[in-house]
Amino acid sequence: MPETRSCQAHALKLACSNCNILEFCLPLGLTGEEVAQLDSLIMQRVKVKKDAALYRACDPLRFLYAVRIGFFKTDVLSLDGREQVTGFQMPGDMLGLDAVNSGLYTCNAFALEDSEVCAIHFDHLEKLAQELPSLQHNLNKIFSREIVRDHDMLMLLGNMNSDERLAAFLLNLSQRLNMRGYSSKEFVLKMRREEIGSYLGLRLETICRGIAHLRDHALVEVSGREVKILDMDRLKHLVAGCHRFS
Amino acid sequence: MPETRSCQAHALKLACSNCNILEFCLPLGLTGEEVAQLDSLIMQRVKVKKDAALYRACDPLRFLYAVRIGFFKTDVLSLDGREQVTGFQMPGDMLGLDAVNSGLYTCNAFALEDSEVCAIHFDHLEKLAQELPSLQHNLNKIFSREIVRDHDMLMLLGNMNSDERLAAFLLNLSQRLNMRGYSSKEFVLKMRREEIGSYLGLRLETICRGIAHLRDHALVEVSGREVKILDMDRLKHLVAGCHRFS
DNA sequence: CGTGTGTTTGATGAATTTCAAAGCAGGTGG
DNA sequence: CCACCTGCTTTGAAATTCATCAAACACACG
Repeated sequence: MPETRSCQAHALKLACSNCNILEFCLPLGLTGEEVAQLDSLIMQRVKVKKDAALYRACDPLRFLYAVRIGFFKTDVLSLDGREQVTGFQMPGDMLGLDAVNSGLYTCNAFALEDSEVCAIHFDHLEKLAQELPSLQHNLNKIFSREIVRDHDMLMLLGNMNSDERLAAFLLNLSQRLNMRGYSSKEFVLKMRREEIGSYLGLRLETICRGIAHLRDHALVEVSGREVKILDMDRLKHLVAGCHRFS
Repeated sequence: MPETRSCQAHALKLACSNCNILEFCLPLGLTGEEVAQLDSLIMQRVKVKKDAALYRACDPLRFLYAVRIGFFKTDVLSLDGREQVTGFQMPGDMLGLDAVNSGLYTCNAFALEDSEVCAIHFDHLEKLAQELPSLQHNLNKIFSREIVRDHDMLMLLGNMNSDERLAAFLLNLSQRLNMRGYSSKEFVLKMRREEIGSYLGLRLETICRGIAHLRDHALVEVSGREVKILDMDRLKHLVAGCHRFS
């Protein structure tokens, strides 16, 4: 049974080799025909240059996007122009889920480095999901995961001090990179301090000071955008509700 | 064409008269047979006493719930016991969407007054949605709307000061009550100051002071939990990025 | 009428923002 | 190849906002 599954997953992987959303959103147990359908759905690759917008708030929804290569941020602007970063997306993450409600994107999505996405025609996706229950179920789960992620952010913004927020942010990046096969201890930040600050509800200066604190306590080594995590356990301990350094 | 639709919607309304999720999540253009299916899906009514939990974090997902009567809050607890209220739900709002990802609820849901919900068996819902494209589409939209709502909260927590947050909170309640046919100018808060504070990332004392500020500027009249909005426009103006009272 | 829960207000202190200035790195043109 | 921008980061000092602590108050309920 597991044999069959992993075999089909493999076929799928080959068929969809231009897209790595596999491990995140693809159902298993499909026929070759179905795989072909799925493949055609996500065939469109799109390159996005650093600092270019993949889409902007109020653009009509046509595609959902799965990041293939690179790094994105999504943000919303308040009426008076203040930016709120709502997320950072790395390979395998989805973009555009917020647009399904109204049919218009509610965020701006920018590439933080030269990137590539799979464009998934949303109408086609819904049609196909109609025929593939497991695809539909996975789509539901992807939506739900996004909600859970946002709840985590509410907790962070509502209850954590600046150092805890920063530690939580670094740990989150670390884990997500790790899941994707990269080092969890050393990585490079693709965003500016100001964007981290916006995401965490803090000013950029506060981010700098937070980094200095973590460094002073030998939890991390940071130079510019290069991060090395020195003491994962104490970092986790800090986030887990301990307001002070241990 | 609109005739047919509204007629069917009406049939649906009758069929599902025990549940008012209609206007929020039901697709139009269904056959009588389909209406019957949908009706059976949401037939289960559940009463929840004030302060009782509808479900708790880590309970396995069996149902989504649509609030029929009453008022709920959802919250998550951090490891060290701090509460973060993630939302307040009134009639027509859905509960439990966060659980679809893992199959376990991630929040606690409490009734803030004697309430009643429609329990929607999630597995059945997915099955039925498989057969009714418009139901599936609506489900997707409901998920997406929740994400948009959360993004609004991120903006609020990340970029607004305490008075702006409070004003935004009151306006949000006002609008949602209005959409449901209640007064947008006068209403009763079902939650304590502490719960408002948790939701807005503030302490309860700060909520009190914020209310005093709004009162001083003749924007609202508040006594206990009774709220009367005196100047909707200036309240909106305050939220729209004007850091100070106008 | 007392008790408990929830609300309000004041005084103080801590955390974060703001303002300011200097440092650093990468890219460009002389 | 160097000097000079420009954008980003870092650090310091002052100002502000919000949290904390404390006490009084209001109201409902037994």
